[in-house]
Amino acid sequence: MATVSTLGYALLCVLHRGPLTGYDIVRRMRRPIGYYWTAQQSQIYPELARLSAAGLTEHETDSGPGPRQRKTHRLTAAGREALAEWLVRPAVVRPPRDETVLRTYALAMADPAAMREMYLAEAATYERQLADFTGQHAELAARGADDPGHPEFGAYATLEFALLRYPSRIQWCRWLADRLAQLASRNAPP
Amino acid sequence: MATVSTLGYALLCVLHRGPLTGYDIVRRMRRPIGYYWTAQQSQIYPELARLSAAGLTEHETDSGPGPRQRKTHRLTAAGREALAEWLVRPAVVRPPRDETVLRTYALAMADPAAMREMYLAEAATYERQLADFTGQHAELAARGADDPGHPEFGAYATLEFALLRYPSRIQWCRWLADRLAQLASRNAPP
DNA sequence: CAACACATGTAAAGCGTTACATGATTCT
DNA sequence: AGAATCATGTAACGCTTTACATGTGTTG
Repeated sequence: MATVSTLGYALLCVLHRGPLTGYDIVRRMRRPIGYYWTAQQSQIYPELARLSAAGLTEHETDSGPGPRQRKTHRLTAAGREALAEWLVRPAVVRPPRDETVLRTYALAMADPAAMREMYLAEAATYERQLADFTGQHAELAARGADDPGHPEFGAYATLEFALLRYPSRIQWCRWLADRLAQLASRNAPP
Repeated sequence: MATVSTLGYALLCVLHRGPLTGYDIVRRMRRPIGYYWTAQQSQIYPELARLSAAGLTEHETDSGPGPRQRKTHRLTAAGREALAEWLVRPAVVRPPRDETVLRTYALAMADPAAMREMYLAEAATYERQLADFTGQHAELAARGADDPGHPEFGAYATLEFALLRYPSRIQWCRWLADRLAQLASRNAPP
């Protein structure tokens, strides 16, 4: 049996609520899944073919618009089983890659005032995203997705995570901006 | 002028406090830099050659142990300049990849009791790491690195970030474990 | 004398991004 | 008539991981 990549499991996750076309999946990989896993269209189509070959998904074809046939993909029983088994396996921890924190390590080499602006700009960006998350979270809660038995509880729980994570990131950016202001005023007193 | 990859800048960051051999850099890419950026040895040696070709680093060679000569790398003036310029550029936001949050999206397909164990195991792992970070953070603070003017303030600030981020992750894992316990008891009442 | 730390490199394969390619239907 | 949306794929390139390859000096 062919081993399934994490991307493959990501597609099984996207399909867990019901059948979708490849094009639908490309869009669903944005919100909220795109907040913690992304894939380009050019990765998705070949992976769907691999899942199908492994018997984890199947598809109906019908003649949609355009030069090729439209395919509607759905999980097979084997696909649901593989997904259920993967979900409870201990997660493989991947090395995190965070450019901003990397920069912070060498912050002593930067101009304090310019570096301060960088952190403030980032805080503003995260603030805007947080507002978006808050809205989505409230929408799901209004639909009853805050109940663990609700089919959308999973999506709700991922947003709950974002609502915990983003404020601490913003707080950290502002803390650093404060420290850098302190440093700048110390180096160039009035 | 050749463009420098993020890996290249990561190596410039590692070298910002002083000269190191490739082997030293491999080790420094673990703690604390490895918490937000990693690279394998097989990536590091070719990248050092590229940086050297671009004039951003230079090296002295001496005959160390083993079949090849040991090289001690250091930043050039151009390297320091390139690093300083990069540090204040707005960071390229990379798509985050978090397997655990991805799994959470499809949590409805999993066995609640087994899924609960997965979250508790993860919380325990993060708890252990947090204890390690707390120790390193305290050590740096004792050396005065909590002052923005201290040369190790950058390393201190990255640990400060971990100390904000990890508790919220642990809290979220425990919250999910609680919800899943609720669900399991509801589906199988006494 | 065996294991480990020091030290530098190459090769192959997989993963991910950007760009290319095609064409029908629907909306403005 | 032109733009946007629906729809599926391929090609080329770059980044990352895993594995291979070599050999000395130090410590138990």
